[in-house]
Amino acid sequence: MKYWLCKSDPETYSWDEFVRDGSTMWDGVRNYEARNNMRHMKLGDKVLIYHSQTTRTIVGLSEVSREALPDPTADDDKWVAVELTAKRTLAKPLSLAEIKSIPDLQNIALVKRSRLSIMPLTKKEFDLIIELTS
DNA sequence: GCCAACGTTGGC
DNA sequence: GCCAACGTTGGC
Repeated sequence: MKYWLCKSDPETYSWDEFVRDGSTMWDGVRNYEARNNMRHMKLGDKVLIYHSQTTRTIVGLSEVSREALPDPTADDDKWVAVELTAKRTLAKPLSLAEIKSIPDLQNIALVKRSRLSIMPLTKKEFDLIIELTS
């Protein structure tokens, strides 16, 4: 099992909308590295959702419910989408400022590669985030 | 709102 | 194939 973190601008698609929808197609990704990460997502992988821009917090936990398929919003077949299913809202959202203050989380792409929208997490990082947000 | 980082495009 | 120009993202 692998672990991931996906960003969403809450003005475009918020965690609340995701919870209301239950499941959603994570589409519209037009970045090669993010796409390659999506291609590696397997059924049941855990995906943390981060709100970029205004709130800048990790807010929810979801799971991969459909593996990569051609992105229906793309006009060629090089882009992919996955389906994610919302699992639960984190009891204590974790802010970017807090993440930056935790030595064991300095290697995640959120800190150094702020423009990457879909990134892998190690099990250790994932477990720590779950612990800190419970 | 500004600006740094960085991915993409296009001229050569 | 290089690199300057440009556009976009996202933190602050």
